[in-house]
Amino acid sequence: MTVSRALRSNTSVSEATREKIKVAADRLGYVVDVTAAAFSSGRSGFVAMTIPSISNANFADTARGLTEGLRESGLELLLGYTDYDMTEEERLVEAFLRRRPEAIVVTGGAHTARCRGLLSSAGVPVVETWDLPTQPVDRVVGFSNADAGSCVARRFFDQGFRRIGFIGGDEARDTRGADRQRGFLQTLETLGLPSNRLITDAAPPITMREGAMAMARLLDRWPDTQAVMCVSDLSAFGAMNAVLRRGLRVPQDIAVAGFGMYDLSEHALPGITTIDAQAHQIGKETAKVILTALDDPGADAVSVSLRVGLIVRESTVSS
Amino acid sequence: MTVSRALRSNTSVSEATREKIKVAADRLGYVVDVTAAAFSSGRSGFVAMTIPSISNANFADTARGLTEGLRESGLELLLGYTDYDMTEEERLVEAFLRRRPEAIVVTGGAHTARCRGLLSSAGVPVVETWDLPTQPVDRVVGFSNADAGSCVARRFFDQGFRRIGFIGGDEARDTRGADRQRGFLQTLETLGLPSNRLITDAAPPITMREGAMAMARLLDRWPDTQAVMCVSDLSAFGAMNAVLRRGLRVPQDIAVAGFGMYDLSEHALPGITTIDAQAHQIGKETAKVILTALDDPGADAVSVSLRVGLIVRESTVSS
DNA sequence: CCTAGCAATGATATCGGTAACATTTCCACT
DNA sequence: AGTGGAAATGTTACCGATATCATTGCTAGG
Repeated sequence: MTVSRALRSNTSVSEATREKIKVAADRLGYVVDVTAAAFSSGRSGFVAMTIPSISNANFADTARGLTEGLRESGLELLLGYTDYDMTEEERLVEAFLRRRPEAIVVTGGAHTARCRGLLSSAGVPVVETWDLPTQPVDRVVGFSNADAGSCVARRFFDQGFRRIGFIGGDEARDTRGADRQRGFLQTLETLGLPSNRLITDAAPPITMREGAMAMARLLDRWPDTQAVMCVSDLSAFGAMNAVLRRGLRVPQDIAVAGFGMYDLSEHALPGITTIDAQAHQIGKETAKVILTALDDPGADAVSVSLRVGLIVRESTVSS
Repeated sequence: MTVSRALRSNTSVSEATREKIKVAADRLGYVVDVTAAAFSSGRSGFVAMTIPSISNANFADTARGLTEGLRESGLELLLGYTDYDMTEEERLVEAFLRRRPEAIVVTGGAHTARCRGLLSSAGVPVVETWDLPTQPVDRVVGFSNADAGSCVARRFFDQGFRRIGFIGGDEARDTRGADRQRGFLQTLETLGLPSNRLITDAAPPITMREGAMAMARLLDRWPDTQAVMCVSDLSAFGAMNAVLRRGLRVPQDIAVAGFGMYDLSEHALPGITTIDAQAHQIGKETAKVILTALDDPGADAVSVSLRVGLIVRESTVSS
């Protein structure tokens, strides 16, 4: 028992004894079996997180922020990716719960009914991120995707654009992208503009290829389009290059905006106007929310709502 | 005991009983406690993997391939990020080993002495990836980074370039990048060309920003450079755009090549010549190697050596 | 009808820690 | 020296599955 206490530190063991134990452990090559410790204490020592895609820099940033935020408390992050598929998310959540995570983090507020049930009866803090669900399961750390779309639409309007389009993906799968689209289109309507220039039928993830193809179709159908928002920077990059390959100029002939503040949009030529969703900050805040919840299980569930920022670059403003 | 058997399937339980048990489990909301199962059986059910960076699409692809390859056998992947730091890798490996993984996958063949020790005495299959270490710890699934560099150098030479540079990072941290550089420079020397046009002092990861800054310095110092290989596609993209921003043309004034076959390099304008390192395939093969090793612990350690492919695009060939 | 032999099911010990409580040691202060 | 009280250490039961061996059920073939 003293050994157990000594190696977990901070409990009452005299320094002399602790030192002796550590030396002996080193000599014997003894390492604590976390499996047994987890079983015995009922604390697994990790947090589970599902994200839509492993190769999406935005979610990667959030995961990094979360890892960093959890590090000092000794919690590790177990990552799973859903491929933008709610059924897969359900499968993952179930697999995670078997491992008795200390907390579980999911992306967005849309889940299968069964998955909602699993989450709400999990008995551990649940954090939904990257969104502000109207009916959250438990905790939330996110931002309004609708605001993000709205923000770009207003900016386009203020710059004098009137024939405006949107490139996105299948609404059923990427609900956050769909929210951005909704906010964007509603704002166009509020401003008295038509909101029918949409290319949104591909399955997420909407990457460079889909962006390029969608822009080609959009230009074929509505050649007089002045400005287009894309659901992500990746698709914006693909779309922008599709414009450039046609010999058109960005932004003089068509302005393009994205979402997510990828490195790419900063370094592209021209630089791409985008929305900073504070991906890394979401991870950091999620870590705080989890640690607070674990610290005081009785506390009320808090929600953190972050504000998105518009980053204006050359792709929408001719210098 | 029958319940335990029934829920793990494939052991001898009558179908009728199994069905009854499953129904009862569903009704009661019973889910197996993997923590207890892991403790009891000594099998944790996951494979641990360290990669240098979470937001690197190459390693993400490998992780995805590995996840997919392990899925059907019920093994999950626990990922950790070393941030290109061997000390951090050592810390991670130690933390992973406490959790008794079924196998452990690391990136590259360079580790701290203590980390090598931990790995070789871990008692589980170890796979080093993305490299072909001369003294592997155990199994290897990789390719020759030197060949990748060499391949691009030869191509540059064949196209008639003679004043050739390389943009990379600190050799101590990204040893795979350093291998590519070595292969590249050695080939230049073999071909009788100078190999001194290097900008390689930034700390990994070498991304777009570092690529752009390095290219600016390279052009200042050696304005007559004809072709440059960058240690990754990201840096190649940054470097290429730095060239374009100066009003120079790619490839007519300067040819640029990268590494990694990112989506980016396909969709960039011009498209970027790159090396296909088969990141996803590495993951798939690693899964096979692990499953084989677990299946027959007595079998000899095998190594899988993949061949890299050169993808030629507009950034090195004027059409 | 009996029994060999296998399939299906059951009983028990066990994995290696930790929680909870019990006991001992140590020190300050009267 | 005696004593209260906290710090340090010790004892025991237990977490929930699985390994192993024991038992029961079932079927085929003589």
